[in-house]
This record gives sequence, structure tokens and C-alpha cells, in this order.
Amino acid sequence: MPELPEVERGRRLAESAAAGRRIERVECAADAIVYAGASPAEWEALRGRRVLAACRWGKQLWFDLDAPPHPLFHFGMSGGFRAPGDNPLKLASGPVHRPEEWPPRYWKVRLHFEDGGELVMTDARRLGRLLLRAAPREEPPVSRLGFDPLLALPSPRRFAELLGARSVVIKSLLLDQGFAAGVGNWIADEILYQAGIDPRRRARDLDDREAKRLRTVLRRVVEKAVSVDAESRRYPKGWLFHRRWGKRAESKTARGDAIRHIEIGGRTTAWVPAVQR
DNA sequence: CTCAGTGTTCAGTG
DNA sequence: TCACTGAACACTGA
Repeated sequence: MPELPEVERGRRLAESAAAGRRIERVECAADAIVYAGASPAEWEALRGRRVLAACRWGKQLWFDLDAPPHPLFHFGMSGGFRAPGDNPLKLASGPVHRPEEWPPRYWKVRLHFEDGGELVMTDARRLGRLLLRAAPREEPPVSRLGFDPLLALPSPRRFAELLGARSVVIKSLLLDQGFAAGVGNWIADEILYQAGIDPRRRARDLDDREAKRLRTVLRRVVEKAVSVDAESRRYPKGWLFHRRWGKRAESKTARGDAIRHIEIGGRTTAWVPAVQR
């Protein structure tokens, strides 16, 4: 469930399925990669703990428990939370989840609660990670993150300063989690499109007007996506999101402008030359 | 069979 | 330190 809106959706699911409940049993899948940070034996420490809250910064998601260690989740490219009876999101690059199947395919950890409820993390591609932290906010990876656009968007002035300090290409800067935590490939392309900025421009070359516009659009896109619970079919019709996939040469925006696909910083970048300068 | 894909990290270069 | 590249990780679905 990779970018900020999808992770926030996961946080909300966790809030309703786990917050206030005591963990009765922890089941770990046999997966040395996803458990590279902390072994299943260490996860046993969660048994008997109560979940106080589900927290998020950028794409990192963790639980505040009544005692450490606190579990910290990263969904990678294809991870997410599931609860019995939920309706799973379909990701552009994710597996097909069958709602009726339980436990879901690719489950990595199952948290069983005292009331019989359950919360599961799934991850088909195994690029996600499960960590345990004494103080999640104070330690890496969370401590290394930049601002969260939903929780702590910098002032227009500060945002422009941050851009002015970097010579890197703007698309790459937006993907840097130490700059804007939670922005991923489609959000970066979406906001550059909506702000009318060529993704190949250098960050420090944007003027104050462009910086201001980019910041406003970043907030607008993230707030909108979160407000519809990351269900992409509810994103506004005009968004590039709906038309950026597939790398077809004939791709066009809702307005009829041609969409080009190039590579920037190793990531596919969809952009609209007629609109982005 | 091949390859792209909502991500991160690390090694190496300049 | 910064900017950038390439590779690695891993696996599904088109």
C-alpha cells in the first residue's frame, strides 16, 4: 500500500481493529527477509501488550503500546494491513486479494486480540519490513524522515528555502523521504503535473511562485487522496493518476494533452510537456 | 518468456 | 557532503 494515502488508510484500519485492545497472540510467517530487523522470537514480546494508538509519519507506521518494544511497519511495494471482513485495496503493482480468503495470501504477521479480532500485515513482494523499536519517533527510520505533508507541511517561505538549498532534480527531491516523507512515484508526478512544473528542473531553479504552487498542490493532492481513503477510483477525473499507467505512446490526459514517459532517478516518470514548464 | 511496477538501500564515481 | 548511477532485493500479472 505504498504511498502516504495508502499507508494512512492502513493506519486507520489498525486504529479501528487494534487500538484499545490487548494482543493475545502473535503469529509470524517464516520469512527471514521481512523479519530481517527483528526475529519472530523477539515479536513474542508483544503478547499481553495493549495497543494504545496507531501512528504514522510518511510511509512508516507503528503502534504505541503500553510498554516497549513498539512494532513498526513499512509496506514496501506491495504490503498492507488486512482485517476480517475488510475490502482490500487493489494496487497498481500489487497482488489480487480475495476478500473471502482468510488468512489472506502473503500474510507476514497475524496479531490476535483478546476480543477475537485480528489484524494482519500482508506483503507479496517481500520488500516491506517489520521492526521493533523502543521509541519509534526518536530512532531510525522515522527520525531520518523529512516533513509529513499531512501532519507538518512547512510554511510557504520555509518550503521555498528547502528547495533553494538543493540542486537535485525536483522529481528526485520529491521522492527523497528525508525531504518529503510519504511522497512516492505517482504523487510526485501528480503534483508536478498539477503545478505545471517540468520534472527535470532543478529544485533551486524554481521561483517563489512555483514553489508556492507546488506546496499548495502537494497538500491538496494528499488531503484529497486521504479523504477518499486512498480509493483511486474516487480521485478527481482530471488527475494524471488515471492515465499515467501503461507507458502507451498514445496516452493522453483528460484534457487531451499527450503524456510522455521518461526515466528520472531510475523511476518511470509520466509528464505532460504541453502543461509542464 | 520477458518485463514493468505506488520502494529502499548500498556501493561506487565524480 | 552532495548528486548521480546501477544493482540488489523479490515476485506477480500482463
